[in-house]
Amino acid sequence: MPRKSRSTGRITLDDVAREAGVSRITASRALHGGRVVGAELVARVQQAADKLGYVPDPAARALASARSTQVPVLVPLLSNALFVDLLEAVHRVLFPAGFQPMIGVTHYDPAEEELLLRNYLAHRPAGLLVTGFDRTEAARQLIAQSGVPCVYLMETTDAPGVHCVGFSQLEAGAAMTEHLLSRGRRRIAFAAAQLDPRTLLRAEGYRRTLQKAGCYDSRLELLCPERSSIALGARLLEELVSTRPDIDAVFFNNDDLAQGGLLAAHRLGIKVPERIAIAGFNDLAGSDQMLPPLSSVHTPRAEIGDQGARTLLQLMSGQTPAQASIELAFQLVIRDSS
Amino acid sequence: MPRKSRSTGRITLDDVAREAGVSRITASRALHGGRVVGAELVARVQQAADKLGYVPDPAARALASARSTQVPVLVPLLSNALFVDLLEAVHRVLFPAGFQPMIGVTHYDPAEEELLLRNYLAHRPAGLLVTGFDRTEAARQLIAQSGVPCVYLMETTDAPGVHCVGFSQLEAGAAMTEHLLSRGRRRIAFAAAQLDPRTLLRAEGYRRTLQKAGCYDSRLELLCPERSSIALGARLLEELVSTRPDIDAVFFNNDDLAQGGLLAAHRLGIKVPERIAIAGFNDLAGSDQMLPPLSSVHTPRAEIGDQGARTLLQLMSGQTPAQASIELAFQLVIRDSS
DNA sequence: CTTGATTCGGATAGCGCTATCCTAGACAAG
DNA sequence: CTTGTCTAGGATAGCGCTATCCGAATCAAG
Repeated sequence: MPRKSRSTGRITLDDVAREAGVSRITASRALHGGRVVGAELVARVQQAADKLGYVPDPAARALASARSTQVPVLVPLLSNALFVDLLEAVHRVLFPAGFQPMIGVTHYDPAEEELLLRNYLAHRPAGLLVTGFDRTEAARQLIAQSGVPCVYLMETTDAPGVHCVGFSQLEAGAAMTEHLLSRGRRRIAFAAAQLDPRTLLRAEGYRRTLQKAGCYDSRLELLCPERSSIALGARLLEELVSTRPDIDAVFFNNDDLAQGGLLAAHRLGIKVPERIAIAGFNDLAGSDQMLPPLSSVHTPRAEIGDQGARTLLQLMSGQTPAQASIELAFQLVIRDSS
Repeated sequence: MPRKSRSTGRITLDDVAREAGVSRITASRALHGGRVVGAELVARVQQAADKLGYVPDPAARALASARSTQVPVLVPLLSNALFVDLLEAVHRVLFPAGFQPMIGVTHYDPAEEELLLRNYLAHRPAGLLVTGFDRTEAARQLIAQSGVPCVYLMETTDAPGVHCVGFSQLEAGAAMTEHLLSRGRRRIAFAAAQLDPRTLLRAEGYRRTLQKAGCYDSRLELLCPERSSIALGARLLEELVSTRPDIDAVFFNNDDLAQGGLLAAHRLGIKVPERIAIAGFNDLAGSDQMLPPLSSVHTPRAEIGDQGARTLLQLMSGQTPAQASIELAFQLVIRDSS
């Protein structure tokens, strides 16, 4: 039975039900389709809802059904365009499907991620998208115990029951290193910031490739825990040319570093690529405009966001995706800097 | 009376109350302080909550109190570092105060903003942060009728009852133009993309300043509705030097455009600042690393986020902020490109 | 015509909290 | 001692939905 209207101003499902001449629960089912309702009734309820301008209350739905439509998406940073592209793609899939992506920024800090997770999971989210596998044990357990469907982005694993979409960071690092070798470079430096697990995988790809070619020199590896930036890239290049004057290439771990390195080379009068080849990673905006245009690795972040969100949609609707782990292709973009 | 535990696995306020030996409502008040509770009881409830690992259910709170702890923050883009800085500052204020900022991206589209607003307002948010004043009439009414405290960011107005934090876009545009005049430039072009209201205000500042100096030439104004980017800046500079070869300065509306313009000037062999002075806007990352380092206007986006969030905190707690409209200072950052 | 399966609408009972009203006790003023 | 005014706890009643169980109606199979 519809209960007495308490006139809080808000239009409730009871109002719609009364208008359509059905019970509240039938109106609920007609609008959100939990169960089959006769076509004529559906139309009548729909019409009543439109007429009254009914907007369902997400809090009430979450409370009654123990599940909201929110989907936390945890990324390390917004200042790397990489993750902005990822988020845009996620939004384009989830929002039209009726879910609210909630952006959470972890600043590459597992403790901060755990705190965010604790907060977001209290909201009974419908699903969860997180970056990579590097997190606290407590965070891992929070995810597992919550029972919320979760898709891991950027990296892949074969661990059973883990749904992930990413690309091989190691192979991407190796591919660019091989390219530099193929251009005749032998003293290839590697400059990285941030030192998150994905950066370290790329470093490992670089290392193995040079070891195989017999060119590896650990003194050419510059791993710097600071935040990645154009200014840092400039500093790293200056440091490299002053301490290791015989290098003939620098592979920067992210395009902002590489852009800074390129600008520093200009300032120092170092010819690129004649004396030093420069390569970046991620193929960010502006790299094609540099002087000379910057060689880089184009990473499939938009596809990762897209496929990750689609996989999550399947999980949230109770389906089992065809594959648990989706590995996408990166692309070497060779321009004039190498 | 505490009701019978239904063992859904979740630890509820009833469990805490039972553990502490008080009623549910007293536990609620002890934890969230709606009313005064004896110090000893507060401690006992706190302890019980900690022991059981109690996490309040935001959906239930929202339903019962008709107000959640979510605060939608609507920004046009994430690909402009400006808004990322703003969001970081907002987060740093709101999150520790117990509120969840929810990032919404409007893509400079009033219709999209209205849709997001409709969605977010259904969640009974505690407050609202939006960018600028340019929105649909329906969106305006949604905000007004919701009764949710709202602070407007980036621009200011004297309209009564409107709380806003920003800086004078018009004066900022004028200040940089005056700087270029003071350097002896007379054929100063203005190149802008996106053409949102704030861009147009800056254009107006440029226009008025040149008119006052008797140097205004409408053919030097290049307003382009496309999205701002380094590549577009390069194109705009090329277009300017080919169609208006007598220009001696270009004022770009955003630093990404200016960076692109600077790179294009390099490619074309145009000396900066000797033949053409170049200036940007917003002082984004990397501008200080350009060749030559780029003159720009440093905009107080972090302060805007900070003060905007603080103002909202006051409004949400029922206080009236000292001033409805807060105008912050921008800063001319003159480097070698002008 | 019975039986069982299937369909589709409704009544009931909460989800986990807080708003609101109520009451018992303490204490100052009359 | 009465009265009024506080104070700090509790009981009650929902917030607006959906899960769950029920029952009437329909229909194919025996």
